Amino acid sequence: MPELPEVETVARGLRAVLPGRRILGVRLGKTDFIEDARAVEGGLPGRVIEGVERRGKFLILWLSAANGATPAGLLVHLGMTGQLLALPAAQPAGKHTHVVLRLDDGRELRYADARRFGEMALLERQAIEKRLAALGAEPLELGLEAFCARILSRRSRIKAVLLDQRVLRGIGNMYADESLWRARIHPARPASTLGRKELARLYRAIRRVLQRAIELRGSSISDYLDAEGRAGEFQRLHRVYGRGGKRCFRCQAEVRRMIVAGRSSYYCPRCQKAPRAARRPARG
DNA sequence: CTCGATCCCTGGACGC
DNA sequence: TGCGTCCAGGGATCGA
Repeated sequence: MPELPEVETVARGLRAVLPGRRILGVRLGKTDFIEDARAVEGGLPGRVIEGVERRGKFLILWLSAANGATPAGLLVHLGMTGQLLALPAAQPAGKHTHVVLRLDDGRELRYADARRFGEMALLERQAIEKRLAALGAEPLELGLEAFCARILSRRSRIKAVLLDQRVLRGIGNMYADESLWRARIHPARPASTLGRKELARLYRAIRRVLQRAIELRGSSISDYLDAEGRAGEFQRLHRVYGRGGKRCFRCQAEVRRMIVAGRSSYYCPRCQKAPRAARRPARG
């Protein structure tokens, strides 16, 4: 699933080829994930892509003014199975390709998304800023002090806090579990009960996990591919995510799964001690 | 504020 | 081999 490292990898790949390219034409397939498909279809041709930005799990293609229109951005969220590919037009498009932007260098920018949980919208700059205003801090641009303050200000469970894009932007289910395992913190721990040492461990774990995942170009489980259609490699370094019933890499205990914040959460019951309320009541 | 439930959607896993 | 069922999850939304 595309989370911060995957979206960052896509952004870097797009940044290598898109800036300066003019959009010549638009072809649309299914459009139920596009906010205003007519605006995308009519508003993109003639525009020049000036830059590619990532904010949390969102991608923004910044576009020049065109046809008397104001500068704008194409806001894209990959959802769970979205792919944004910049490939030679001659290369066959994959299944579920729903948006194709024909570019002036013989490439096409293609959006494919099997489940169509993604989003796309062509918006003016101000509208994009407004749309993204509620997003929290970039995890890799945040100092330890600010991180602690943000986490401690929440009363929900730490896993829910990590998934909350208003607190930190870009962390999803995979990297939340991986970070918590590395920090040896149970996903159901109330965030406000975390001690100084635990917060510091979590801060470092998140940074390490995200940075290493970016280096390995993301985790390719599910449909994730980068902008050139290549898989990532970080899934090889996953320590708990998706490993229910297998042995903990640190202590050999059996990795468990529980639902926290409505999401599957994998953790080691020995390394990541449960808070009182989440423990099974003692017998007798 | 925070929770859980529900919905969107399709492919893959699994049971028979 | 095929069919039905369940599950995966990011985010919006709604009611408690």
